[in-house]
Amino acid sequence: MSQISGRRQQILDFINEFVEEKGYAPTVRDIMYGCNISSTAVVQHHLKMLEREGYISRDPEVSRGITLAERERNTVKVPILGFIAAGEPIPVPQSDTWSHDFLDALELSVELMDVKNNTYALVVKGLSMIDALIDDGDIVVMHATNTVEDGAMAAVWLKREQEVTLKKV
Amino acid sequence: MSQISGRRQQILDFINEFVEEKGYAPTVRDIMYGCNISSTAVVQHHLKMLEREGYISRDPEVSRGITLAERERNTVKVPILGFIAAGEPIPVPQSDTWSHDFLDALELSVELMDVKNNTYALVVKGLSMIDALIDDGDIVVMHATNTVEDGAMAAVWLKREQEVTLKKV
DNA sequence: CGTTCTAGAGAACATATGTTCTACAAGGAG
DNA sequence: CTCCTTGTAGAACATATGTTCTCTAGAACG
Repeated sequence: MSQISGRRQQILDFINEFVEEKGYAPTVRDIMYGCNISSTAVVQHHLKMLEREGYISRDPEVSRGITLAERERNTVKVPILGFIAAGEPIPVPQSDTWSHDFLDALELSVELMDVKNNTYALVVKGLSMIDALIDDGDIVVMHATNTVEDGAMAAVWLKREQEVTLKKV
Repeated sequence: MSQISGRRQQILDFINEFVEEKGYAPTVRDIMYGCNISSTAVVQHHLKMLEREGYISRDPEVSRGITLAERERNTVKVPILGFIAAGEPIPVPQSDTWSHDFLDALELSVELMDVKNNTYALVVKGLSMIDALIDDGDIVVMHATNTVEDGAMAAVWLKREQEVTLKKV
């Protein structure tokens, strides 16, 4: 979020605050008053642009039908793909596997940890990694590296900045 | 969620699914069609009851102004009240302190851990509890006991069922 | 200088959506 | 049996809200 004009950013921020505070999306007119714009058409125009650029999503003819794109939301759903055990090799997740084939999903705050779109989670099995402060039943959040070949992945403790590198696969 | 009639429960479930799927709340008529009711008045009536009983919240005259009560939502915000260190006594949180005076908030899934309304979180300081698998910087989720006098609190590891009892205060 | 693109205004229009009023039926209380 | 409460209908009404059309002002450009 950077290359958009001040107006766009202002509108985006306003929507964020509005949703956070009220629990539902603002109307075109809410945005109009909130951003000191004097015409709904202007808001429509910017919303169209924001949607085209993927920042938001709208359902036509639907009141308050604005939804923020995941990267603009303050929480993101991370799929829990499966289990991770001591000796077992972890199947490196393919992009194909994503968005389906997951047991459950975690909802993480973006503020606490930057969640990229290649983030997933695994449930730890066994005590083999207890020295790394990882116990049985824990959930680790993983960032898949771009270079899938080496298979080294950084496992981050849930809600923590501290990174632990697991040498697996 | 139990003592409400089938119709109420049905409507509540419908709203939940709708929000989950679309990202915004349904209209009175959405609910009407979704629950095979043939009059908006009926929906209005049930919504009024549901609001009175605290299951939902509505903003009058606002389209899609329904918001689910926290206990009906799948994620709950838990306030991070402060820090917890080795020898330091933890100020037992008073009900008064809640809803303000907190640093940040976690969003937890109800499915993963039953979050009551007397739940809060603390950031761990120091390594004094590392033998209990709690490291510096970790966040522990606490359930305040009803009997505040004894001050014994159950600290639950984030996202885990395993309970660790901290003898504090 | 004319053309083009983007930001902004203002107003009219169409419909999406909350609200309300009147009625009817079933069941429990008195 | 009548009264009262609760669940359900149907329809009319008011307004909240998305859409669109016409115009104006600058900036960028050839």
